[in-house]
Amino acid sequence: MKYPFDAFREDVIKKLSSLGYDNLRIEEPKEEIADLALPCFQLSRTLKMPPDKIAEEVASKLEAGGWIEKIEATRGYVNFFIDKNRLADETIKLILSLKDSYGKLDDKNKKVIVEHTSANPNGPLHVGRARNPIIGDTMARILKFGGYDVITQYYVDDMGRQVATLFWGVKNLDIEVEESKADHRYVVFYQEASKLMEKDERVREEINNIIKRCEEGDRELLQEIKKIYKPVLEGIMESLNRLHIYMDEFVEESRFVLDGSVYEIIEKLASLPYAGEEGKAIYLDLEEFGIHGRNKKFFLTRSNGTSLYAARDIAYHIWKGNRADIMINILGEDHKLEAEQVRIALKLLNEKIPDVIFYSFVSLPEGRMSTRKGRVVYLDELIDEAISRAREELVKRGREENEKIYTEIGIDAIRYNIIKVNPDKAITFRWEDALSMEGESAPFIQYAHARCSSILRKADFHPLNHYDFTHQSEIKLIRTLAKFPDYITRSINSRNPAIIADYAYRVASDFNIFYRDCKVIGDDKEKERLALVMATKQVLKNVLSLLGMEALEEM
RNA sequence: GGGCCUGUAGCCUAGCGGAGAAGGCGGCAGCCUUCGGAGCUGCAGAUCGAGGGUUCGAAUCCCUCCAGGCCCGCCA
Repeated sequence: MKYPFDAFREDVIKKLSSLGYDNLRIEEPKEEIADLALPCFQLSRTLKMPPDKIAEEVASKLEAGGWIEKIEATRGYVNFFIDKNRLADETIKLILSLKDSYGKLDDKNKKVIVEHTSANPNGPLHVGRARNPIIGDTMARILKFGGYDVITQYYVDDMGRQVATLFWGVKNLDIEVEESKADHRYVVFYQEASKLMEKDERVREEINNIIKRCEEGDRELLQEIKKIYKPVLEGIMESLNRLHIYMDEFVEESRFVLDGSVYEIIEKLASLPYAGEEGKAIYLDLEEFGIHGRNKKFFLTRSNGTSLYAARDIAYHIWKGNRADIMINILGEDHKLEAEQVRIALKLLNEKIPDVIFYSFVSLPEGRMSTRKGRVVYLDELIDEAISRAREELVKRGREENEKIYTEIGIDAIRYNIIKVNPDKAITFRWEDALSMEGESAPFIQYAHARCSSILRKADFHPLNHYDFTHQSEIKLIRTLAKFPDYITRSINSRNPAIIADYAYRVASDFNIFYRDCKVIGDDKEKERLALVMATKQVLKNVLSLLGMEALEEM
């Protein structure tokens, strides 16, 4: 699919090429300035001419044409302007004909596995971890839209200390818990068992023994453990489903022990010159790969011969890499070192390397979230609170108390408020931010969509052969609608879903300005404007679906 | 001791080599005889953490320092 701005960019490149200027960096300035621009400062040295002279000369040699309406030289830049009439006409037609597919990019014929969440199934998700599934799910949606074949995966750590502790707790402790949701009920056993383990040597040994048996590949025990963690995992997924997050596949860590692949990989790594042994434990010395200090030793096995988590992670990535062209992992920043170690190991084995989106933590004003210290806000609490807050807002506005609507508004507010911040930025959780429903927020965007729907309900839309727009608020809106595919590309290339959240806001904001300036129903330009409203509604719907949010007809 | 990330107005954020640093919240002043006011307009508010450097050009790149987060276990 070639979109108007793509065609325009090609025309600009072609023009410059006709003068012998190839491979120059063309930039996209602020839209009030121009649509594309060529800065001439670097050419200044080779051509031995002042930049403004170069710009003037280039501009004078080029003629408008094709998608280019006008070429101007300004202060050392050659500015290119797109043919606005054609842009408006073609963009509107394109949106109205492509509908839900508008903005999609060509099929890449590449398979992507997005691994996200992968939380230990020992209790409910708290909001400190909620960033992970929201980033992962949104990125997966964007990649699909961008033409990739995407599968989402949850890597289930079914043989680590946390699950073993949970298992021990459930088997040995007798605790009455009223909670009906399994993740919330079982976490109490986990917490109790953790406490006991700290002060009771025997408990610790029993748990260690469970871990050891798992690592040795005790299928029966693993099955028993699965019976315990499964309901917890289902509880986690139930919470995620509330946020419109679904998972395609669950991959159990134990499979890489059971099928022996971890040990094959360890053997291969152990034969490398970087390998070493301490007792019987095998490690790689990563000094040469830029990892210094006391953590340069990357251990793959324990001295009892069993594999370590990171070794299994390597096996998992090799397995994944055989099933995908691109791997994208969503990980908390605390996993940076481990991810780097795994990356080096994969490289040494000549295997595919994953891209990782790291996110910073969500903490509370009092400090980092901790289930143990009771300093947590669970995702379910946040969701419940958001929904009840959305209901209040509806009541406040004298609207109908429709459960489907306020549930949707509450949920989407959470998703939006989390996704709009770049992943590498730490977030301090504050209820008023997490539940924000005005300004840069989900309801702002949904409201624009509901407004479009409301207008369209009141009038009959008939398509035209040609669309003509003149008001600057119309043009600004259309330009924003036309840039949708560019934002998809940017978001995918930079692996940053926050870019799409920002785009959604811009569309809604530009629509509000258009709405203020341009009367639709009853105006001379009603037919054109109805088409523009229709197109805006479509783009809002498409972008909302990328964010996992619902396009509401009313709210 | 070693390393990664972040620092932009009272608060939250965008921009990450190019053209008066862009939004939101909060504050102040306005906008309902127009299609939904979860909206819109205007005003005030920024030595882009500090100091050096590279460059025709630095919030953006490099170095040093300061502050905050995160990691450095034969845990996961």
